[in-house]
Amino acid sequence: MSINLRQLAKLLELSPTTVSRALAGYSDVSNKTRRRVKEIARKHKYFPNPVAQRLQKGKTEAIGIALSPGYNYFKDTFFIDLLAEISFSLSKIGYDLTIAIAPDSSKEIESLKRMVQGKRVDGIILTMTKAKDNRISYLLDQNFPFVLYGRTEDPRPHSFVDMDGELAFREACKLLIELGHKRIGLINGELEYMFPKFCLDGYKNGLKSAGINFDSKLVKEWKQNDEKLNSFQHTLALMKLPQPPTAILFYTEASQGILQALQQINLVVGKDISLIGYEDLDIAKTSIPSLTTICPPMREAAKKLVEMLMEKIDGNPQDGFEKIFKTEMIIRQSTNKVLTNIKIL
Amino acid sequence: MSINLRQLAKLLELSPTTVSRALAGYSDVSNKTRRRVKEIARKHKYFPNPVAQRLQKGKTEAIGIALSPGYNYFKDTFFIDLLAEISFSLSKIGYDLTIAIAPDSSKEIESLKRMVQGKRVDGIILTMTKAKDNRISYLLDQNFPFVLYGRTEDPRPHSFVDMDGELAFREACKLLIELGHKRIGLINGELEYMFPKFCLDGYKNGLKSAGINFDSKLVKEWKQNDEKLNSFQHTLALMKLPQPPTAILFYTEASQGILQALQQINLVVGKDISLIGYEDLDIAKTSIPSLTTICPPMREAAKKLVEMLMEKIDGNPQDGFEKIFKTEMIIRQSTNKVLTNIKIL
DNA sequence: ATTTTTTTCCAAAACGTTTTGGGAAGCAAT
DNA sequence: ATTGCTTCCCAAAACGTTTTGGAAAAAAAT
Repeated sequence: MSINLRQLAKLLELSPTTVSRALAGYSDVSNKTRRRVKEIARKHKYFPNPVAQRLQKGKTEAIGIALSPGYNYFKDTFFIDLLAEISFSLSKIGYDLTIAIAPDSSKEIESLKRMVQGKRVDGIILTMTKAKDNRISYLLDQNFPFVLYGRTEDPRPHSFVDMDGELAFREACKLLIELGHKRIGLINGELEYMFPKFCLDGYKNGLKSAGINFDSKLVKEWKQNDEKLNSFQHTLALMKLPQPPTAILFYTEASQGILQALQQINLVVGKDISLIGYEDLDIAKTSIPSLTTICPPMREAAKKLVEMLMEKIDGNPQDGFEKIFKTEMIIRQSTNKVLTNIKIL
Repeated sequence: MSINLRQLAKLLELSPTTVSRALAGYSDVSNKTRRRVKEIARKHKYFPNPVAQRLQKGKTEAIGIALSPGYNYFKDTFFIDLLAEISFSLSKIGYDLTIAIAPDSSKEIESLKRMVQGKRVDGIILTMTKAKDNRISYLLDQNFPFVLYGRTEDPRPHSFVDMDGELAFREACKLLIELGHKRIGLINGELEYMFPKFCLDGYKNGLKSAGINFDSKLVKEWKQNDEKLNSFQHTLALMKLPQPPTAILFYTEASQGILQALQQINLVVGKDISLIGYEDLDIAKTSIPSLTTICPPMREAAKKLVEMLMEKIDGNPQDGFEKIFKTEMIIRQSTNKVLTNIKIL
């Protein structure tokens, strides 16, 4: 039903070599022949078989992204945006995006092995990185090309892209302090992951540079799959403190619980309490009042991720490259005043 | 660095044929030889190159799922569950899952073509089906194996899996009516898509069998990317009617806007008004009060989807198979009374 | 001891490309 | 008329498997 190179060559009364090279744009085929080849190829809907190309080139022309469904990030829209942009970048260079979702986190390495040992992809993108991350150790041990979205503490050289969480939370703190807040709560992610560590650092540094003492009672750690330690309970706990916070920093995905908790104790967001969320999700825009957020440049990050992975695949696998993106603040109604020098919507 | 079949055969002083067949479990190789082959293969970490296998077998051993990032469903967690289960089912039979995300909906066909004409996958899964869906027409025209998650009006035989939205919304209606509700609002999806049509039918049939007249003022259509027609505005509009509803049916993903609107006009959910959402998202469980939902069996659907696609790929491409799953009601706090015969959490 | 059957193995072809290493023709320079 | 350049083309090998169609050896049957 579908024509192949040999048949096309026979049709053209040329060798497969010439047809292949004509289509690939080599200069050792005359323009006249090339035009003829291209026309007939189009007419007969010839498309080179990617599997054969891959075998010959020794590349799969696919990259993998390994995921665990249990993670909270995975229920997140930010992640979809990342995926969409990666997919788009890859399709432009003829690559496929293969996703491997382990049934649970204990099967993550197995899922990686399938891709690596099975030579199913040329490179891998990893998200939700931990300080000690056995997936990363595995890939480094195997010397397999990969790029992280996020950082890790493994000292061996490797490539990664990340958002500057320290800066983001430091500046969010600074903004709140300039608005007059002195007690600022933080509902953070699990410190096992790398990103919340940086956020905590930024929070602490923000307080310190304003001369405010760090109070561990104002920091909560949000645990996945734990009904006691969700954002709703954390918010209630924070507000029940003898000296409750007048502002809270958090991840936007947790906003529902926070808003419901505040509502339950009759606090008006943007008046009685200020909120800043990390990630500019739709929920932040449509919420009433709308939420001030820290907006990470996901599209740029995704592009860079693909770019770096390609370098890794083609180039020297020893090197490590890194890129840390600055985030942007988007001031909305959940913080009462507006500062200059910041994007306003 | 990594051994291939020929090298392994040389090591074993056997022909590649025998090694291949030993590993594949053919009976024309002695058990003694098979054991020896398997051991050495394991010791030298031999894994057959899937690209070579694919070329020889004439299959890509990958299936594709085509998506557009603009869709609202795509920002949905249900979708991730579906993806995870599909990925898992596929990995068990050695298949990869390739995702192709078109940058916008105008590029959807292009993205499909890349997979179909480029022979990058053996079959395709489509979601978010429309009554008239040019993606489906394209695949049928090309006679390419695919299975829909959702239905369409194209009369040509094809395979699909779907939830019984008519039944789901009819039963939700029935439950509310039994609780004493007479005016029931519906915040539906866009009728361009197939699923909301069935939901509307179910809603109408539910009313009819209780002898309640359909009132079009109680039905709203939720539009993607339209600030005027979001669930918040729709809820306010419904409640401002001369005769407002005492209960609302909706998609759980829209719950935030609905809850905020009700809160703004000081209505207590589960007392002043009852709510039932379609999809049992986390948000329904953690919301205060928790939300009664219609729970579609996503895992089963995903499994069936893969199973049917495999039949389609291997078998007779003329036939169409279909499977419509029944949903389940999960009663929580947003509906005031509890009925027998229904699962209670 | 011969024939038949079963067991165990393998050479060669095939899947559809791209790359390598020329070769023939045409033209210009000697 | 020979030599040297270009220009244009191609045969053969290679990528790493699986399948096909035997063939040799061993075992069983005659």
